[in-house]
Amino acid sequence: MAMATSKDVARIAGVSRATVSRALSGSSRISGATRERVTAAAQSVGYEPNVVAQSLVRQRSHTIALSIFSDGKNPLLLGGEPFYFDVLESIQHEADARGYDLLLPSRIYTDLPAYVRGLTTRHVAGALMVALRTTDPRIDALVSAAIPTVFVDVVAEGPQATYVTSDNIGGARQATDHLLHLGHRRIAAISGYATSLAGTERLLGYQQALAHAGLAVDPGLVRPSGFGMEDAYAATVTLLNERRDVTAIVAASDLMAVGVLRALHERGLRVPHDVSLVGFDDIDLCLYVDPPLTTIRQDRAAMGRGAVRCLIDNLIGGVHAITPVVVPTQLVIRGTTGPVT
Amino acid sequence: MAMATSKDVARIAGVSRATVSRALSGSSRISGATRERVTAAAQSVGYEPNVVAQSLVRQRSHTIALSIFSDGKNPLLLGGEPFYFDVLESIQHEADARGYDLLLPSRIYTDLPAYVRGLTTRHVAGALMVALRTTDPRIDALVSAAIPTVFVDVVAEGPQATYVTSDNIGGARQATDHLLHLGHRRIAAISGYATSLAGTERLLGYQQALAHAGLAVDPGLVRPSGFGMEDAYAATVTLLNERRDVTAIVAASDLMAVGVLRALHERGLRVPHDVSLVGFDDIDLCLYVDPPLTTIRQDRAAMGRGAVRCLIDNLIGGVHAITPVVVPTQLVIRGTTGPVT
DNA sequence: CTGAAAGCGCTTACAG
DNA sequence: CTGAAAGCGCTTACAG
Repeated sequence: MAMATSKDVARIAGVSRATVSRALSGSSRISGATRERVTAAAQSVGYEPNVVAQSLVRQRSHTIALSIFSDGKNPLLLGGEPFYFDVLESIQHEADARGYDLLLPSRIYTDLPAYVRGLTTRHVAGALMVALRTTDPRIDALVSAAIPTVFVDVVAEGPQATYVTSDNIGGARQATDHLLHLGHRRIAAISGYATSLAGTERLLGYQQALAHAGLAVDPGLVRPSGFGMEDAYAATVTLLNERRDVTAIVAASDLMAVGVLRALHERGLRVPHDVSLVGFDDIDLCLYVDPPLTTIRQDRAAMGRGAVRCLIDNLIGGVHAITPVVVPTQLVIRGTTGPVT
Repeated sequence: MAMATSKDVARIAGVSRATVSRALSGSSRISGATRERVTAAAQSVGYEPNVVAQSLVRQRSHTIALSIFSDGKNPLLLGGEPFYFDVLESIQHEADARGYDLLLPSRIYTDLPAYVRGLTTRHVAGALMVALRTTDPRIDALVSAAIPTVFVDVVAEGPQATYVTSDNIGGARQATDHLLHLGHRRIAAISGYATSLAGTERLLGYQQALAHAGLAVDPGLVRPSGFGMEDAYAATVTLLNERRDVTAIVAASDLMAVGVLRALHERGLRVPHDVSLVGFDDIDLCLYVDPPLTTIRQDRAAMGRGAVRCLIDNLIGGVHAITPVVVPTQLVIRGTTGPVT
């Protein structure tokens, strides 16, 4: 009943344990006949190398630590939507396909040295970090530690660390270009705060698109706001009080777009007839508002997949010149955008 | 830079490695002075026992394998709601608090013997299994394997295996009792199919409540249906065509209740004035329908917590007479129930 | 191509 | 209470 060990296999195949190891790990030079004999013996007793022992002797495992940093309840939902959950699912799927276990280490929320030691002592091959907060002491700890790390949606780089993110700039440009093509010229931006990466980058994309179209940015049309639905609602109310000439709005997120939509409706403005609107993220909620929201889709599956591949192939694989993974976005045209009238 | 080992600590403290191990693991009898000396030495070099080595020698780790079985995309959402995600979050939180790592093993979706061997070779202390399907060969494999296992929402028991589930019967009884107290007598049940545990148990609770109130179950008021929104919609349409005397309906899930609600609205029936309605689960959607849905709340956090505690304290802890964990439900009264008129 | 030996870092009977 | 020794199951230079 006890698990078969390499000793058992060696005995059956009539070879040494060293040979068993070589035959099964594949690489080393070994005679075809011996390999077959060992393989058959292994199969006959259902032998599978002890992962823990391998880990100890190799000083490294086929395990990736997954850390999720955030406060608040249900940190992985973005505006009530399981946004990061999709990313995680993709991470799990890709790790599985590559033969890597995923480890959610416990007791890592104490002191920093212990955090890093905890990862080291577990012999993880690398770490994946999904952080909803952009500042966390563990981010720096991980960057300076000699552990291959990929951050998701956190801009952090080091000799063994890089990150994956959506192409926020390109996405915002797609949104703005779409409106420009529809003939809009006075396009307002309900932008996130400049302190967040997404906020900054998306505003930048908006500005770039206008500049590329030969338009100056009208400061009165740029409205920073929090990322909440209510924040965007309030910002839109103010905007509409001050400016009646707006024909289109880009919001920094779908959730914010829902707030914008409500402000427009309350004002009696029809969407998209009077005002066009574009969101960002493509969360499920887009389908449930009326009209369904035109938005910029973040490819969550590609983010998760990209994070794992970058970690395994580049960082763990020892590739030089590691660059961040920037995942392209996609314009999804639904009901909130139309030609200027 | 290399991690300090017990050898380093032993040298600094002037003792043997055996003593270091004893001093740090706490339990063994050791002199206070030695313990202090060892602790200080350990602290000075930032020593932390190598988890992998411990795992190898103890033939067991502080790790719980977490398996999630399902097909379909986003298996952990229940009707578009991150139902199981909440459960997982609670599992993670509790495991962390207890000092257990969580492991999502890779390559476990192949053959059964390899699946079990994979867990054994990783020296996991136990396994937690969230299965959205009630039949899966791995369920049986895990039950018969000598690995402590707790299933979530799957009724499976063995010498080292048990499960956690909501009190479906009690919950359905709460729902029905609530309507009875409001004076309803002709209460219909849009029940899930009898092939699912939730469907069966919830129907049973409904029947028990009626029986307890001295009422016979009217077969014409019991409508089995699929668990989808559309299924429940269709079943309700049929029900209303055949029976005009219904004053209240219990649905086997919130998602189904939304379908019921639509059928009622289309029929021109006002809720709760003409017909009262109770759901089951308490997913977020309850708040977004009009009127907000009265329902039976499943305590997702308690389910996750209960699963981890049962696994660690009972199964791993070697307690005899393991019993399933049945988590109480709670009636949440919102806008869809009122007195019979 | 193959084996004997050492070692990964720890714990645990066994003596004392 | 403490240490020397053996061993968890594997891999990997080192010889041959």
